[in-house]
Amino acid sequence: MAERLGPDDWARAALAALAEGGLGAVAVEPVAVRLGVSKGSFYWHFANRRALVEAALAYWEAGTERVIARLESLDEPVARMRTLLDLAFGDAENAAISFRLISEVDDPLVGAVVRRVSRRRLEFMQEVLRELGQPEEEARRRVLAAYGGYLGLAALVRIGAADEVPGSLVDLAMAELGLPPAASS
Amino acid sequence: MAERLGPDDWARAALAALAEGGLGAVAVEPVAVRLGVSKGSFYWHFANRRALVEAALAYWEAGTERVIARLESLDEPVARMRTLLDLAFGDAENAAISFRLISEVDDPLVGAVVRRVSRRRLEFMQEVLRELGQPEEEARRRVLAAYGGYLGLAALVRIGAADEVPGSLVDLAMAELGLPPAASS
DNA sequence: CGGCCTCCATACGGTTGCGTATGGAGGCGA
DNA sequence: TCGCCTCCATACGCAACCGTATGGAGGCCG
Repeated sequence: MAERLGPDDWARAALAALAEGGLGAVAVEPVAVRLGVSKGSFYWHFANRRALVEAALAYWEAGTERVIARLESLDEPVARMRTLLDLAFGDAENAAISFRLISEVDDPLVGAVVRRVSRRRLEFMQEVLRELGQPEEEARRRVLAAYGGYLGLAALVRIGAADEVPGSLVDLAMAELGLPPAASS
Repeated sequence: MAERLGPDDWARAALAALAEGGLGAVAVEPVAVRLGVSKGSFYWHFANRRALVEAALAYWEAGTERVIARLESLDEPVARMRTLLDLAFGDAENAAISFRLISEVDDPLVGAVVRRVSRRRLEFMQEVLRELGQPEEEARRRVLAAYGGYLGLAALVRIGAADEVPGSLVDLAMAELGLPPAASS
């Protein structure tokens, strides 16, 4: 829309390319074509391809932080967790990006960000369970199972094994976390 | 070891490259270097890169079939499932390959094989639960949760969130499937 | 020993993507 | 209007990889 492009436009386009074609698709010339400009524009805003990948990863990480900040405004721990699960299971594109990035965790840039974001998410969930009185060890185990289940389910949806995400899966995840399945309101 | 190479050598090397660097790393020249030969050798055994990818996928699919055949020699359904889980959670490289392939399921060749293998694995697990008297619907749901959990756990191990796979996770998976946690004999 | 067949090396052209150089269009203040 | 600054286009060299062409080393068989 804007005639002039900013770094964020490139970051968003890079994330879209990442979701579609993996990290290898985050290439300068294809992304430039996607934005309707040429490489000359890119190398004005960025030093090289690596900088573009960094910007895309930073943009993605910031999105995660935004979600967490939004959740922390909720007083009720159970509501925090349920809203988190609703957001997580509802956003298919973000799940696809997570999946792509995890599969490419060997890349040092990607690995650092993925580890940071995953740790952040796991800590947030564990803190909710801790607030609700679950012992440390059990909370850790349940959070790992839940987050792993989320990632695995994203995989199943991707390959078409699970046709769609039934709403009951959020309840199932809540149960696995030892929380009441229905919102307490 | 063998001075002369066969297509299977190329397929194995391609799978190794796939596990390490993704589908993009399954390139003719790098794999040739990995085998200590040149492209001239490759294009004697294969028509093009696509044929190499097909051979690698076929080799991987055959490995899956071999495991299933080995499991079906076990009479006890519970033992079949437990052995399957032991094999699944124990083989990290195969999990890595599964992960890579799932993330690249958009590729038509990869997609077809991944869907076939996943369906095969899910059907096998579901059949075990059916044999044990679980209703169709519940078996389906539990199998999806278990297979998804397996894939997700592989992801967590990959990013280093779960330092290692505790043996108790097999018991946990068994419990989620509605089966006794300990081996029967 | 001479000819053939198998397996592989070397050399080449074509394509794609990275990064650089250079210049041009448009806004904006002096 | 003149000059500058921002943003972008075009053109180039470079590297990696695909696929082809050609030839060479070694075994086998007459």
